[in-house]
Amino acid sequence: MKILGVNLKDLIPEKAKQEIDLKALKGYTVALDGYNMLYQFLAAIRQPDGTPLIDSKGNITSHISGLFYRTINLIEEGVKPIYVFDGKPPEMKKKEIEDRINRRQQYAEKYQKAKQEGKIEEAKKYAQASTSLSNKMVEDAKQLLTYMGIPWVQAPADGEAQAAYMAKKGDVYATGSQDYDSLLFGSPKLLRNLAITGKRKLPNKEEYIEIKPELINLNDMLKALEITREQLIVIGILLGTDFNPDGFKGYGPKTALKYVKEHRDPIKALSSLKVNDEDIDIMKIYEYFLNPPSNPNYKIEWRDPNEEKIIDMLVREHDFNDDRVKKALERLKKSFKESVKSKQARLDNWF
DNA sequence: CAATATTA
DNA sequence: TAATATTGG
Repeated sequence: MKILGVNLKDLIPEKAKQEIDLKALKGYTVALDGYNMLYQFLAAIRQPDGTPLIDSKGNITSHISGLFYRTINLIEEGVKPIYVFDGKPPEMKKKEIEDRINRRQQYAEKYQKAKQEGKIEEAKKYAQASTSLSNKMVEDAKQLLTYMGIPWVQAPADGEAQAAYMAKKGDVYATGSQDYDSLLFGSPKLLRNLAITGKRKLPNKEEYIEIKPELINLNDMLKALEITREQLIVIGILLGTDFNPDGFKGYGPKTALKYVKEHRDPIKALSSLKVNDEDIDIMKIYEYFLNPPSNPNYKIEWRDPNEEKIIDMLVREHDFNDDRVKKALERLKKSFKESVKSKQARLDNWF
């Protein structure tokens, strides 16, 4: 799965991350990046040749299937998910969004070609790379979550920024996404690998590795690297963000870290950089990560699942199997009572 | 990805 | 019963 935001992967010190069991999150509330989760479902839930799940009317349903079953499994493990959805992207993201659409279009063409030629594995690879979420799909997800009684929050802009805000405030234990942006936004804890579980095939090998949830602690990270969050944002800008996708030539994790340490003051570090593209304002990007738009007036409310509506949507509208859905609903109701609704749910504690 | 069916 | 393959929509 390609990382779309800032790629901090090689910068995270071993000390700041740990593999955890889903069970370790029992009782905790997490703010999940809705767009990121849906994207992963849509990319992953496909037939060997790349065809997604489709209902009799031709609507893609992979995202709904993934969201439905994965959310129930999380709740069954005692995790309390809240989904956060992106709002309007900032103007400076425009170029990256356009580029993404173009890239996906190219992959979509390659997908069709490979499929026609009967190259199954290649077709799937391109199908996944061409994955794009429509507004309709996001609306589907919001509707299903509402019926399921799972809270979701509309972010004014970046969903990861909103999730980070909620985590900083202490309303949620951690943010959940495959991307690292929420760390720049100041989320104290980031959970990765929450949408994907179990075994994953190693590229080009017939080997499978176990994917486990990964918890990254921002404070531990900053401490180990001996930098501040402000300096981390500068590193992000050097490596490349959604607002300056190419980053700065010659800067990888090592040199970027060295650079911010040498300059100490993040503002001075930024102003010493020469930007070739006049459309890119790195000081504005810095400000955006440091203080992004977020909505303080959200409410987190769990409701009893509306079985009728769920069956209506999944079975009648989208041809899901009646027995399967009902069986999953039973699990949802049962675990709802056990964890989500229990009054004495453990207090989220952090240190 | 997750649920179910098939097999060893 | 547990590991592996297939289907789901």
